[in-house]
Amino acid sequence: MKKRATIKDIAQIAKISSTAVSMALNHRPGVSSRTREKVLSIATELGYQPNYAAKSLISRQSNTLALIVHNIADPFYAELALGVEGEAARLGYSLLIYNTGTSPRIEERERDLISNLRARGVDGVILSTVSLDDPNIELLVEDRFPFVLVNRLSLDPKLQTKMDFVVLDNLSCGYKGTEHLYRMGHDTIAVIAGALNASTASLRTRGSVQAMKDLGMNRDPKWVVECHYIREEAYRAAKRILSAQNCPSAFFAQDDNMALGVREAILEIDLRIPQDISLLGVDNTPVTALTGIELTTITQHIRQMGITGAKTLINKIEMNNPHMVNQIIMEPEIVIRKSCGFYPKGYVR
Amino acid sequence: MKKRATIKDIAQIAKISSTAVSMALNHRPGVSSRTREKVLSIATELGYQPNYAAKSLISRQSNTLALIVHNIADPFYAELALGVEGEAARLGYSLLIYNTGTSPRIEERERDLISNLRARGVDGVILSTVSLDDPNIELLVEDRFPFVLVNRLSLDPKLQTKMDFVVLDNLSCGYKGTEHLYRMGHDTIAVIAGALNASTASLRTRGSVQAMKDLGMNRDPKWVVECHYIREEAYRAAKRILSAQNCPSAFFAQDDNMALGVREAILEIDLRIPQDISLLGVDNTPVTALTGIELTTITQHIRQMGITGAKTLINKIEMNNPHMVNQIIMEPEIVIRKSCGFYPKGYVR
DNA sequence: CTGAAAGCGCTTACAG
DNA sequence: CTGAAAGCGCTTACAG
Repeated sequence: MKKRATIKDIAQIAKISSTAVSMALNHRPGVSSRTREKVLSIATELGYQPNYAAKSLISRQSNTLALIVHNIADPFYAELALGVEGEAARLGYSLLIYNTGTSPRIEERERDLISNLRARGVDGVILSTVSLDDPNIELLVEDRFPFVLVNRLSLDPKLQTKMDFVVLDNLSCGYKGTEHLYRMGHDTIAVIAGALNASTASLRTRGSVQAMKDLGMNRDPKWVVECHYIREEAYRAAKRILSAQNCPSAFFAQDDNMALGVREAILEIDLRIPQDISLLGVDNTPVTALTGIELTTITQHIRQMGITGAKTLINKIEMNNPHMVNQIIMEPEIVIRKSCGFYPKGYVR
Repeated sequence: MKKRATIKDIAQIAKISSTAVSMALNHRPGVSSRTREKVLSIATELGYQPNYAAKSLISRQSNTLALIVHNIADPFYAELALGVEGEAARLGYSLLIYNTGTSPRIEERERDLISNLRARGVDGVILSTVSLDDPNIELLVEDRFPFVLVNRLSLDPKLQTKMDFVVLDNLSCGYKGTEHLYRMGHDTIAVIAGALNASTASLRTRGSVQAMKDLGMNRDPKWVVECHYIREEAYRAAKRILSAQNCPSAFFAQDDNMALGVREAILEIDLRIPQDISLLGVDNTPVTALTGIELTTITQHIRQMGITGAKTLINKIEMNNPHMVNQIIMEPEIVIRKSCGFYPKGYVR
């Protein structure tokens, strides 16, 4: 690779000190406009680019952020990453992506990734995969390493006031979804839950249960099954449920991906959606809008979550004020399509 | 943020020189096992992490790669990124993601991103969005900056022997797809082309035209329309085509995303797939497998392309042999589902 | 306005 | 085996 010009090269050509060159390049006052111009013209001629490592070494910052996701190929995380990257770029930061994958020891994997990215001198990290009692968070707050939780949060009581986060109101999400199904005429519904060690699934489930109680719906623990946000698991769970006695008339899947698994199970035994079985998802991923899918779902403004997360993190990094915490909770909205019945004029009850 | 221990701190505690500490930490020979152990134990006690910027400054490498995509939320690019990130991580590299977006001045945007990432001291870049005569590539080869083209390539003749790439055999993709449609009984087909300034679309189109010629199919320039890989454009083009006289009986969309746009147009006027109109896509994105979609499509092993791209790039970086070029061409395969008719026992003709 | 010196945290010849 | 010195490319007080 061609080797790059340094400040010294410029100094030599301009016959001045490298101090002067540095100051000119950084538009500091205290340089005559004559030398400044000379420096600048030599710099562009040489295609001078400051050495990033050297600058980082001095400034103690890298202007790079990291984002940890389960799987960047998952539409939810991809959309999140798009938001984060865009906002980061706008504010002068680059974005490193890390996938935890679906290893069983996810927390260890996460720990290794965090330690890797910290070793790399990243300025801050956005975590979207933490578990309810994630041990890695405590370390970050102890060390005052800038981070923000997006999507999932920790419920560790002693950390409550020390984490920045931007999440959906998942309790409300579970409640509203269940209520919607109730008003469409369903009295017993199956909840296809995500990973219950994630705040998203845990809270959505709690919201559902609360709504069932409030509305006097039938409740039976066997109709809520943990499927870890994995489509295949949701498919199998749905098959099982559909073949049971008195099976529920509606499924509330805690994300669209699992809803698609449930959908396959329903269609496979020639049941119709929504005439025979209703189906509700969460996320409003693009696929749900397709003709023939038309899944009713609960919106998260995923990209906006990414943007807000990035903004919050950068703010935290640059303010360097450890005593200020941003906790942002976004409101879920139902997008009514056809999978729960379609009554444009209102609800059934 | 808590400040981190340095080599000096360790030296002070161990009462030895920082040279010795450095050598011990790096497992260099020429250090007594006694001091080595002392150093190592102090290091772990202090949670010592070497300063990355300082190391980079000396080693002149950052162990980070960059990937430029149009939009990380597009399933194709997301899958590609997954492959790249995984392989990069396996080989000790981190991955920076850059989105060009869909700005009209894409080449300028790309140029800015490249210059940004080079300034950041990235070790190499994977480009997946280059145009046929992309001016940015020449700069990279001139400067011997490590890069590999994935998905799209340049057709600039004087660069042909100087670029590493991993791409689909797009000519064959266009040819095979068209041939498949012909054998399913179609004599005139519409080609919903991607951006014709991309090698993918250009070559697929050329392949299609060649097949039409070879097979004696009807040809009419008005049935090939450039839709820039944008679903909405494909939708509009399909609407227009479907309302024309003697409209083709099949659509060959050059990616699944556009195929989905065509699908909406077809279904909207109550035509059936494949009974009335056949539809063929490219990419085999997950959505195409869903019941009710079941799109016949041409597979790219996208993740594998990402993996191979990363491997090739890292190889190039570490071998530092500018005279060796890797050009990898992957074979397309048709995945037969239901959108072109479904004849498990063979073709119509 | 300009430059010599020190330093960021590390590594690498080079003496001892 | 161990350490003092120089240096990676830059910036930041500090003198002049």
